[in-house]
Order: sequence, then structure tokens, then C-alpha cells
Amino acid sequence: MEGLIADAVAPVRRADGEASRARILEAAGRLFAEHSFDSVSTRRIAKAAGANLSAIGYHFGGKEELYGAVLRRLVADTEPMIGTAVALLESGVAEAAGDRHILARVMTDFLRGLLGSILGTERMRWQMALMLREFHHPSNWFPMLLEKRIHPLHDAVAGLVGAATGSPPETPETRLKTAALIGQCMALGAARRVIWARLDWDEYTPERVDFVIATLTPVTLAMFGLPSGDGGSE
Amino acid sequence: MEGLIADAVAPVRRADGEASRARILEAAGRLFAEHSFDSVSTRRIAKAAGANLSAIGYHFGGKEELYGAVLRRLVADTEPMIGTAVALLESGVAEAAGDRHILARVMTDFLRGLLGSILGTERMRWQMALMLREFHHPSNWFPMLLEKRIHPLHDAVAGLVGAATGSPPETPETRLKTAALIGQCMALGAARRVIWARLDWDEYTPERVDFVIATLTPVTLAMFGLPSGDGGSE
DNA sequence: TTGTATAGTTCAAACGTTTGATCTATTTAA
DNA sequence: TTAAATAGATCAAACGTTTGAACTATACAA
Repeated sequence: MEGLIADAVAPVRRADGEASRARILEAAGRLFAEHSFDSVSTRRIAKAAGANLSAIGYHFGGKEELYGAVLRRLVADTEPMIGTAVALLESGVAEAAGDRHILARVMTDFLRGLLGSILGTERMRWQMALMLREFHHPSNWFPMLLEKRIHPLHDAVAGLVGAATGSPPETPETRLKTAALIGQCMALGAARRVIWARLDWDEYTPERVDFVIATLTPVTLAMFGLPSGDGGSE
Repeated sequence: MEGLIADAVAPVRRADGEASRARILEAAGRLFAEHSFDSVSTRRIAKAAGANLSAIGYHFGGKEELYGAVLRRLVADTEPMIGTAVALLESGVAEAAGDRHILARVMTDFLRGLLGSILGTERMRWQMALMLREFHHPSNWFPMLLEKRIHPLHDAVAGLVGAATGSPPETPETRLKTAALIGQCMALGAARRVIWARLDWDEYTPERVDFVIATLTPVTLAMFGLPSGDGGSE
């Protein structure tokens, strides 16, 4: 306190401290996604993380703050994927300049990226479950998710949908179609057990994810009147 | 006990017994849908139902059995709607005999019925939330839901999708497209808070539900190459 | 090189509360 | 009198949180 300006106070920190904090964050994320906030006890998180119960209070302050840290971590984790998807959408729509074949390719690439992530990546899968739970039962952090994840992605996709339907991106109709498109993709992840039951699957293998993408891309293109890759008249 | 065959044993029951049982079932359904099974305490259910705590044990046996009764009630409640939807789909597809304008009308009617129920009916809304929770975190009653609700509806819709795409209804492709179609409708209910945020709404009024149906019906018809009502070439 | 102080971290134990379940009256209508 | 139904009390277990004592690694003075 009495020191003037301690130069670069040195974030020394014991190695184990940061590691156990990370393990708790990871275990809490998976558990909060699989079950709900109230259903998961701090003891269970601590046991799953191989950490002591009091480490939760020590590192995060309490259960609520731990949940907030999980959501902030989710936003940070999905930043690269969402960021590049948004960038590709915006540049693709601009580059297309109305060319429906280019728009179709942009849509195809977007679908492959989104569905591949939602269905294929194990980490993305439970993070998506966490977001869906926030949609249904918003917590104090829902506005943050809305601002940092939902709005940017929907705005970018609305640009594509607007270009494909010839409407401004900000109209209610375009926004609704956009939400239906993204919602359809998330539904394939959320209702995956139903899909597995219908197709006699027991998991999403990479081949099956490819099959989903290959099957649904043409119908999604058709939704917006975009030409499919195979034939395609202007 | 000593009576021979007590004629029509008479479901005499005290008047209040059946009523409080029903109130508990109703309150438990709403609470289980809004929160999760573990998050809702029997005390909270009893208070919400205006019943005594021991009435749960008396009428249902315990919390687990109460949850099962809620799901069985859900199946019974949705029987009329699902039943008529399935019947209309099957007779409509048969009647169409390949006529794409008739198929378009069948699809339009189906969408109006399903979206109207999912988005418009307050009761249907939380029952849908219950089913979505079962999809993500199946309980012992998930197979029952699958058999009585999912498979019948999906089979009927697959008949329509198959007729529209010219494929047999039982192919993996048709079943996947069917799941995507139904999933899209359920997503509009599950992610309703996101949609409200995007469209600056705070609830689903009947007019807004009509707007959703009017906006999404044409794109859904386009998904399967069915003619929209306005123009529509054969 | 020592000894001591300090900050970071882990740990077992205990806190007061709430959980689902159960039990014993008590009330009510037939 | 009888059986259905409610009310209130009680139980062990689990809940989130807090505590104080340990342990570890660094910082500083001798």
C-alpha cells in the first residue's frame, strides 16, 4: 500500500491455482449444459474438476459468479468461429453483388461451417446447449449473450437472407426468416436424440454430419430461391 | 373386499380429492417445464397448487411418479391436435395424388396448425418446453414420448415431405428433411426470446403469430419446391 | 545462506437451510 | 363406522457457503 508504483507487480501466481481454476470452469460448463444451474451442486462440480469444494468460492466467489464466468468463457471461446463466419458472410454478400450463384456458395459455406460446428464439435455441442437454456430461462447474463453472440450472427446472416430475397436486412420479414434458418440448424443439435431415433443412429459421426449437411443444404438453398450446385439456372 | 363383484365400484372419491390432484398435476407441469425436474421442489409444487405437501405422496406416490403423470397427461392432452393433424396430413397427401397445388395447401394448413399451437396456445407452449427438455435430457419416459408423439407426427409429415420431393417417406433423406421442418417450427417456440429481441417484441400476440405464419409459409413451401398460393406454376 | 513474513492455494469440517419422504393425527363425506 | 383426504411434524440427506488451519512458493532482511 505504501509503495509508490510497484512496477508490474508481477502476476507470479502458483501454477496450480490457474490450472484448478480452469478445470473447475471446464467441468462447470459441461455440467451446467447437461443439467441446469440448480440441478448441479457445487460439490459435484468440485468432484468432477478434481478440486476442493472451497476452491469454487476462492476462485469465483460463489456458484452464481462461477456460472457467469462459464458464460463469459463461452463468448470468448466462440469468438474465432463467429468472427470468421460473420466476416465471410459480409465479404461474401458484398462480393456477390446480387449474383445468385455466388450467394448460393456463400450460403453453402455458411451452412457447412455452422452445422459442422454445432453437430460435430463436442465442445460446441454443450456450449450450444448452454445457450439454448439461456434462451428458455434467461439469467442476468442473457443480455450479454444477446449483444455479443446473437445480434452479430443474426445481423450477418440477415445480410445474406436479405440479399437472397431482395429485401433490406433489417425488415421484420428478413429477420424472421433469418431466425428460422439459424433456429433450424440449432434444432438439429437440440433435438439430436429425436433425429438419431428417426434415422437409427446413436451419435453424430463425421460421416453422418456430412450427410446431414449434404441433405439439408439443397433444401435450405431452395428456401431462398438460390440455385443448387448441381444444375442451377440463373 | 368381501363383496362379490361390486358393481361399477363407483369412483366415488371425495370431491376435493380429484380436484386437488388435478391442480397438483397442472402446477407441476408448468413448473417442470419452466425449470427442471431437480430444480422444482415438491414444496413449491404444493404451494403453487394450493395443496398440502403430503398430497403429492398420497396421489402420485412421489416426485418421480408425479413427473411421469405429467408426461402421460401431456400425451393425452395433445392427442386431439396431433391426431387430427396426422389424419389431415395422411388424407391430404392421398387426396393430392401428386398434385403440387394440393400438396402446397396441405403443407400450408399443417404449418398454420402447428405454428398456431406452438406459438399461440399458452398450454401448448410449456408442454413443448417439457418435450424439448426430454429431448435434451431423456428420462425413463422418453421412449413413451417417442412412440406416442414423435414417431406418429414425423411419419405423417414425412409422408407429405416424401410426396413433395418425390422420395419414399422412409428414406434417411426424407426423414432428415422432416426433422428439419418440424425442428424449425419448434425452434420458433424454444428461441422465442431471441426472436422477440430481434423483432422488438415482448410476447407472441395472435397478430404476431399470424405474421410469423404468413412470413414463413412461403419459404417453407419453397424448401420443397411447392407452389405458393399467390402465383404458382405447375 | 539463513530466517521470517506474506500472498496464493488447498483442505476437511462445520454452519444453517432446504430437500424428498414419511409418519401420525385430524377432518370430511358416505 | 369407514375410507378418502388433508394437515402438520419429523427425519436423514444434500444443499451453498464459511471457516481456520495447513501447505507452497516467493520476497525481503540479516
